Amino acid sequence: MRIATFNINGIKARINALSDWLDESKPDVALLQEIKSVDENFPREHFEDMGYIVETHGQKGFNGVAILSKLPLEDVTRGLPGDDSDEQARWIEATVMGEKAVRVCGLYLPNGNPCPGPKYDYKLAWMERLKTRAIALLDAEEPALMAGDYNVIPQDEDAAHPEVWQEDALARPETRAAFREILNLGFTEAFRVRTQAPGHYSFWDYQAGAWDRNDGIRIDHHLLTPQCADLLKECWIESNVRGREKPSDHVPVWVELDA
DNA sequence: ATGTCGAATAGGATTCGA
Repeated sequence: MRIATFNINGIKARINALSDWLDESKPDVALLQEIKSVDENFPREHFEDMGYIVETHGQKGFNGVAILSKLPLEDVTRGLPGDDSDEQARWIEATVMGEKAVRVCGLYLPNGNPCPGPKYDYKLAWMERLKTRAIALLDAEEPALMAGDYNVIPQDEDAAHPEVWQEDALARPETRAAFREILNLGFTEAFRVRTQAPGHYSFWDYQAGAWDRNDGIRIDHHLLTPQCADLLKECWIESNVRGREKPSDHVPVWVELDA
């Protein structure tokens, strides 16, 4: 089973690039972030015609997550538990029925800038709720994965110019500590256990020629429960996607599971 | 920090979010 997480930065603007990528790279499951669309306007039938089951959790204008899957999905749920007043669409879960069942959670963690401020407070509160959900996933003792745009640069080696990000919501000590707290519950960060070298990124800003200068950051991650980590075969970043026509500012990050 | 992009509103340029 091959699962990719991909922040597409708007389904309307990305429908051609996303379709070409699906045709070429053929994920079994694609976890999408920033669909920037309400559910009714997501081009569901277009992707169903390509052989995918489509589950969305959208909102008007911003955010929004979705799952495209060639394998059957069960028990789809929407929204991160823990705050009924939170109207931002940033979380979707489903159980993928491959050779083995895998619970997948697609997430779009708040950016948090400017920081300090209410947006940063919301980010940290959201990460606290994420931790609670993560504990429940661990307690289930089943293969599960939380993947998406974490908006977290875990360590200095995950940025081309870490000094620029020191005070940014993506890299502040409080952000990194909250991310580590979740990891240290017992999750495996799939890319980092396979590749220790610096210089691997998943996002390059549209501004200032960041892609051409390889001025990137690694903020899209797969966190695996122990039962899922036991199934991990490979993890890689499909960075060449950033150089295509009308690209997203993020690229797909993949795991292959023995499932 | 900012050499950009996407969406909403409004029916073109401006604002927000990233």
